Amino acid sequence: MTLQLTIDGTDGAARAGHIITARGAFATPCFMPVGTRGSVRAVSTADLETLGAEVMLANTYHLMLRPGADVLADLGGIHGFAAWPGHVLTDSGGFQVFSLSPRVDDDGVTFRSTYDGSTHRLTPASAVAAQEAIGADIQMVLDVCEALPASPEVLQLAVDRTLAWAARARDAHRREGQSLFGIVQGGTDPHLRGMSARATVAIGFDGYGIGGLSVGEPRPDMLRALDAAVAELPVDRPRYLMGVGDPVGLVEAIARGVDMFDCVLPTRLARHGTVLTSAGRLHLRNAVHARDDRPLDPECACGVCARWSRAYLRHLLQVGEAVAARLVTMHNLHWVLALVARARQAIIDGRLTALRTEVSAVWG
RNA sequence: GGGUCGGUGCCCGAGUGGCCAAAGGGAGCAGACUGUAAAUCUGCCGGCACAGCCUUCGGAGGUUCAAAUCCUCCCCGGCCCA
Repeated sequence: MTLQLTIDGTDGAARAGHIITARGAFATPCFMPVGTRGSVRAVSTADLETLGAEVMLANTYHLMLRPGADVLADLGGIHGFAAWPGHVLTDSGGFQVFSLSPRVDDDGVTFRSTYDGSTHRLTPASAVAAQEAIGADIQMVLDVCEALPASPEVLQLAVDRTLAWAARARDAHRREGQSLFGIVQGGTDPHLRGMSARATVAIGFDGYGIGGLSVGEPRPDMLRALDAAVAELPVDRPRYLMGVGDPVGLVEAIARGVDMFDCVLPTRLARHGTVLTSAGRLHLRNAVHARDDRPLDPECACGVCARWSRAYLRHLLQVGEAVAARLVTMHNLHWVLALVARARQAIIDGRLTALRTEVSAVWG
């Protein structure tokens, strides 16, 4: 195993710890901002460092098309290329199975490039090879992620293919210093989730992703499926709930023993003018903020809140200034990272229940 | 002074007898967004006692069953000629 999980404290099923890789260590639970194409939209890797993010997500599908995995390999991998000293986790392209509806067969996926329409093939082995070339610290197995609701047959097929592909990815994985995570599928069916988790663990990975959730299902269904999956996962391996990043989802999943998260929500909301605050969502474009001299969130310690007013940031947003996206993105990322950091501390202090109550009161 | 083209809802702009409260875009207003085809998408956007009625297409008259659309005069703007 090229990756270790150390536990610093627990509170119920929740755990706070560190993940140690060949690159170094990062604290968990953690939120990983999504830098699909090698950068989190609207902010630089320097900004990300300022924010204290320890892991950046990147996307295999997008990077293999532009600029090409081989380009990254030649230029020092994603770390050298993006001048990013932190960790990088790459998604395999499995989410694009969900979002781009490509042709899927038993051996892999055939995509049309969203950039120029050309045809590209991704298999479990080629996804591993691409992620090795990209230089990810943590790779994800190519999986089949279906939109919910889906029929039992569709979900079963997704689980079966994901498992078969996981085994092939495991065999293809060679490089030292790069970890590989399997992915649990199974929709909202607890039995299927449990079965998928057991079989994935049987193959054996450095950590386990839980995918195919937060794709349209009600939260109780998601949490039930999550419970069923986590119950089958080894305690000494990281658990990564893929694609969840709303405050309630984060805290509830952390309470159930999840260690890692990624989500485009905070950054996308920021670009669209929705601000995360201690009082809930704030629609910065709304006219009521036009003369509001207060910071985005009076309780926030970020550099944006320390300096600029709602009125000013709203104005920049309304007239389409590019910095508006950057500043609001930085605030939202800071806010989510701070929430997860609070959860981590709450676990160590044994006060996670109070935090869950607080978050659900504002966001539930 | 003569000629000519034009003046449309907050702005730009289509429409040139009825299907026009008037296309489309912008702005404005509200909402959505969860391993990023998202600086995107959706809804509202003259007024009201709202399946109807009222006011509106530079102004005033007129033709017509019916006018933003046709006619007359006037006002204003662009261009050309003096």
